Amino acid sequence: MDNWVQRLSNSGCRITASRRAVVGVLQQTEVPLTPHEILELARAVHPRLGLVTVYRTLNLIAAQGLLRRVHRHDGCHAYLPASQGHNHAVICRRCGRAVEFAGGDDIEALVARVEQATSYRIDGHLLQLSGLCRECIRSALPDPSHPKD
Amino acid sequence: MDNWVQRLSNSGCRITASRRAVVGVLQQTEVPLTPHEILELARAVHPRLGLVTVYRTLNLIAAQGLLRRVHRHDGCHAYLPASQGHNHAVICRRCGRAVEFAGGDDIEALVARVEQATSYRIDGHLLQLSGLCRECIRSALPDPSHPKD
DNA sequence: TTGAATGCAAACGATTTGCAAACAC
DNA sequence: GTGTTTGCAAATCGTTTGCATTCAA
Repeated sequence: MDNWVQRLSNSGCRITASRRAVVGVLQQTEVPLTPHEILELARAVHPRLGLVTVYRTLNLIAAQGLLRRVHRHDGCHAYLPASQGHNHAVICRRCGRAVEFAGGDDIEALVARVEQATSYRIDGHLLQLSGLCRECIRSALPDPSHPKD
Repeated sequence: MDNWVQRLSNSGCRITASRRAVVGVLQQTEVPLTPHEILELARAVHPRLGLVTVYRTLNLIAAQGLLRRVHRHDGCHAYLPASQGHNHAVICRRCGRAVEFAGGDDIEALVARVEQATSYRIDGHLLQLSGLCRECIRSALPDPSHPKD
């Protein structure tokens, strides 16, 4: 539950109300949040919080490898809790909900093909998928089993 | 040669010295360029050029589908000529040289796997590879045929 | 000639830095 | 108590907008 706070503490950080508030918001979200959004949400629990502290806390958490930064459609940077071993995110274009997925053989196949085709040696990639999550597919589509809806 | 200029002209744009300068720089580059870099290079041929016009011309060119925007390691946005049908870029981490490659079956396999695993319907992706180009691999490595170098 | 394009200055949004006050340890 | 952290104000960076001037057609 508080293992993010634990890790911060173990790495020599002081545990302040501001940090608890930011960490609390980020641990729980399913939707990537911008620093401003994190500020608003975290102020519900710690009203004195400032935007600068959000940025600084984001850096701390990121240094622990707990954070994933994603590019939103509106061009903003937003942040998600990074689950260990899952390296990429799919983001719902409608509700924003994000899920992570692991790299697999298909990515290796892609890299091998591109290395072959370009003579580059590839050692990194930026990959992010987008689409509709199951709930948004449901609510966007008329129900096919009731054609007279 | 001047087919970018042609296309701009055909789509109703006036062909000015500023636009020629920006288009000229972009048509030729192998390395993704930031707006500032484009400005500096284009000023060699048209010194009165302003940064604002670079941005506006980038938008014009992008509207013709001639431009690819990439994310550089330093976080900057940079631009490349987009070759038709090639949808993604590999960028050399050392010299910056970029090459495009086409999507293939491996990307479709990846999308299919992630749709299966997450129940999302996927309809878009952000993909960019990085590594070393052939020349940079050569110059970074000691030559293995002369072990006494 | 005339509307489109330019480029400067200024506005803007995201992020970082300087610094005195507040706080965890 | 002491050194870390905070939060404000201000600086910075990339990008966009207002507007009078310049220019392609």
